[in-house]
Amino acid sequence: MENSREKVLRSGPAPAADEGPTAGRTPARPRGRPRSFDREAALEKAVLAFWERGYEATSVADLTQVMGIGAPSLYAAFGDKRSLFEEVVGVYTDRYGSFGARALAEEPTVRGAFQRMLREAADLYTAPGHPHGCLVIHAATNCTTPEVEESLRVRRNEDIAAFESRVGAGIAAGELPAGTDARALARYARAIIQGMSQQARDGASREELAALADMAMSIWPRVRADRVYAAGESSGDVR
Amino acid sequence: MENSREKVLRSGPAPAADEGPTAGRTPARPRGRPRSFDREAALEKAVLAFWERGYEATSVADLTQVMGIGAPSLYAAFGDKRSLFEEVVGVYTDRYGSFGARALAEEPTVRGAFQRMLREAADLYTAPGHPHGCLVIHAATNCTTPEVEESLRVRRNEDIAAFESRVGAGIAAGELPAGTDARALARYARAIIQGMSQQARDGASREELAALADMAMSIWPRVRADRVYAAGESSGDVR
DNA sequence: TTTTTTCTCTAGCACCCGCTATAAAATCCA
DNA sequence: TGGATTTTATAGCGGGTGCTAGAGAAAAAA
Repeated sequence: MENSREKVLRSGPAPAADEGPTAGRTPARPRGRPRSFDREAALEKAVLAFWERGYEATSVADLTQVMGIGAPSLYAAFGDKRSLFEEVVGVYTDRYGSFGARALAEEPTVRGAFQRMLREAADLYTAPGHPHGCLVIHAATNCTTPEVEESLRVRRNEDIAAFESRVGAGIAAGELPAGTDARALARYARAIIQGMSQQARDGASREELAALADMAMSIWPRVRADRVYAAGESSGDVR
Repeated sequence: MENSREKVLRSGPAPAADEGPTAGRTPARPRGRPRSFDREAALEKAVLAFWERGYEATSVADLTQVMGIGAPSLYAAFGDKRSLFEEVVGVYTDRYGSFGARALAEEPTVRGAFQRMLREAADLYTAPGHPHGCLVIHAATNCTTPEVEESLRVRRNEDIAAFESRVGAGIAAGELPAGTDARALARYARAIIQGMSQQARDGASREELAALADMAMSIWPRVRADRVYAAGESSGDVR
């Protein structure tokens, strides 16, 4: 009687399946009454709601309202509130929260990677059309469900580890002095992002966050390689 | 019937009054049955509870348990949950959260002030005996009561303004270059503190936060005056 | 002692929470 | 058409929320 809702929770809208397990001619439309709402559109609404108010403060009644569906439909399509939130975190990460990983992977220099990351954070955290700040940083604070709070905490600490790994690669590549404290530099960059997210929630503008980011980057050691890839940036307002 | 609980909520424990308004010999002990608990001790317990779990996630049942009193006693002594929280924020600020203002007021140089502030933040945010991180930063996030969330937001933005004011004074005193962006530098320092608080909540150690703080201070411009007052500090791990 | 004042305890209010039983509606297959 | 299957809307469950009425208990005042 506990996990009687294991129905695979198929993801696409009903008439859009590609091919069924049986080799019939019909495009394998599901058997019963089709779903009357767009699952992905409803999920996107849930992303915005959780992003805005966090996990606990967003009630199921709030969710059914913004998603435009009834509670039984929500539970049939997404499981309980917690698994909906986990799916929301995945969608958020894919659609909004991956700018950091992309910068780390795509930029050829450590400095360029973090410079781009901070500037894109200033853009995303103050962009119109969605809540300000970062869902991963804020949506599960002060949470009475410890597992939910812990899941985002794990993600945040994984981010710091990824920062440290990239800094270490930069040291190995000779972009940073051999004595550089990769751990501290990773925590430093992460602190800047966390502070930017908080200040975005508190009303800071894109320009204010961009100035903050530039100032934070002025700590970064400059070596020859930076001149090649990052020639056009300003060096901050101090000094 | 709305505000029938305007009883002045006297603060001291019952038998400790100093002198009454009437010039009688007796030490002006209050009339009825004396309170059976120490109001300040109970308030300190409430500080720790709100600090740990935040405003919403701390229920009145939680409060009555850790404070060791019944709900009617709590409401008689502190008003409703929201006014108790406001009093808690005041106690927190006085007892724990004033290290920043003290550093700004007492240190002779801007650089010394922020250096001390960040180092003391690393200590406080990871100290044993109380929750990690900063109550003002975390206790009212994702709050369904907008006034509570707003009250701490105002405090945070006032802190940024105080930072900016101190930086401006440093510029005027010639400690910082005339072209320094005081607003951005204030937001930068505040972001470091917010990031340190978040990472303390996520499990960072005092040493990790101290290394983060030292790295953050390596951005700070050095001028002649710094040598006088802050001669013994390390200059960070990078470069 | 008696009265007055105040606090404490028990119990419970109205409301909101996450979640679901039930039955009607909408589709497919035979 | 007639099941079979799945989703939908209505309604409501048990439990937790902030908060309080009412009665009794402990002190000072008369």
